[in-house]
Amino acid sequence: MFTPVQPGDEVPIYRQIVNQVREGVAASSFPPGHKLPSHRDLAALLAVAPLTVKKAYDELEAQGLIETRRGLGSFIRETPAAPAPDEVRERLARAARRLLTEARLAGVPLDRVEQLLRELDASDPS
Amino acid sequence: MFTPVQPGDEVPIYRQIVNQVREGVAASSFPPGHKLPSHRDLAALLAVAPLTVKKAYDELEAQGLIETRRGLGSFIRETPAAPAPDEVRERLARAARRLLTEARLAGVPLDRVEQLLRELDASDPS
Amino acid sequence: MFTPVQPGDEVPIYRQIVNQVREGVAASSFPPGHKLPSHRDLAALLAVAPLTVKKAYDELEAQGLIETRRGLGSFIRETPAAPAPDEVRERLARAARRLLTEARLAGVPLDRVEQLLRELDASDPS
Amino acid sequence: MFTPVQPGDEVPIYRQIVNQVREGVAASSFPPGHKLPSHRDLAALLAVAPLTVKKAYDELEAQGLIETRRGLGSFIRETPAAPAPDEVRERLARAARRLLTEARLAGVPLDRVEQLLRELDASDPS
DNA sequence: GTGGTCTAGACCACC
DNA sequence: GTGGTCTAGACCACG
Repeated sequence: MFTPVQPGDEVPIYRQIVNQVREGVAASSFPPGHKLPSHRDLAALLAVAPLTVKKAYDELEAQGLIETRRGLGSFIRETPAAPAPDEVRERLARAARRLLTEARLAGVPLDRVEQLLRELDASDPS
Repeated sequence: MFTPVQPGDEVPIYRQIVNQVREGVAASSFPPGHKLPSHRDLAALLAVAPLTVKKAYDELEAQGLIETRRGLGSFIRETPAAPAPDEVRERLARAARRLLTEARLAGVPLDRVEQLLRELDASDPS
Repeated sequence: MFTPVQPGDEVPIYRQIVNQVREGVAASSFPPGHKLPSHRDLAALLAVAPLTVKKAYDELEAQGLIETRRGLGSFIRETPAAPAPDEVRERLARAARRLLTEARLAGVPLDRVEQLLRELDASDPS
Repeated sequence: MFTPVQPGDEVPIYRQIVNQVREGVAASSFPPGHKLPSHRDLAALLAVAPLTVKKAYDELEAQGLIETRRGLGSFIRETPAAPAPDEVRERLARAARRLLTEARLAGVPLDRVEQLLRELDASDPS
């Protein structure tokens, strides 16, 4: 479920964890109600400091993707708290612009990019 | 050509500048041979410290997108130094995965995403 | 481990530091995994500005010799990132040509040069 | 006789020219008494500013390798002015240390390095 | 005029 | 405590 984090990477460890959960939710690998490992367990699994995982869970909770219940653990929200529509559109647009830039610099035509997207979409359990 | 930077943003100023140049090159707003403003001038234009712009130019040079010649200035490379193919593929794949995740979380279907990409591609002078 | 830098020298301070680390790694004085002093500490030790040491560390990281982890410090890489073979050969060839030129201008015969190399090789903890 | 200079290189153009002359003298391609092109001609040949070549010639004269006679041109000195023996030894030692470091980092054994040196020595008209 | 280096200090993010 | 970023200014080297 979780893949190793890269300590030397530019994106901080706690955000790598946030991203993994976001992707898991998007791909339905983490369905609503799914119980995440305790931050201590996940810390042991990923060989990072518990505080680092805690910070990731805190951010996920702030984003409305997970819910932490004292004494029980953290769970994927049944109904993810809807973020501001503006923010959603902004995130999407930024990711799209970014992909377009990378594709152009790499000399990859747009239909190749769309093909790549469809392949990724198919390969992931969506 | 250059749009204002956001000092408080999560992504550091120097990298915002890097991204603007990368996008400019990708969209051909900055054609090969194009002379960038001196780092001092751009610093004045964006109201940041000269060193901040210089750091951005340093990174662009390390990426092989621009060439800096002492006493002359910085220029978009005629033939961008080809980065390792692995890295290119990795950058593309990461950007694609990211877009896919954002789209899924936003509940936007894949064809809507492709439509968005095509619109962005058409609107930019490519 | 570190020897004083020369502020007035033609080769910039940050590069003198880069060279010291490169030589340390080559001579195995800095084995893989070895932790370098924090850039602040080394700056204090060498009596230079912290940013100067940081710039040296940045370049070493770009060269793939060290790895920097936020909050932890900088370490000699276990497996130094292999640079492009072309670049390696170029570095070697340039250094060899340079030595040959200096030797000829000094009127030192080739076997004397080779003897000097072997002495240096023996004296260093390699 | 002269090979193109690289404007984008880290080592300044005027020093690239200095090095070319030093190597030429060391390899006897430029024998004593040999007339160098006028700094204007060489500037045209290398496509650089005359001032840049002038600066190179100035440094070569300061090093005692060439002699400039008003109205006649610049010539390789018959008897190169002997620099301080200390400086010579220092230049040699530095070049040797540098080569040793590069070889170790490249994983090239010492006898391979000596072989490379002998090949370079043989290939150059010495 | 242009880039290259360096300083002394500040504030923030991360672990 | 560690690295990451930024500032405002200085001085030098290069073309």
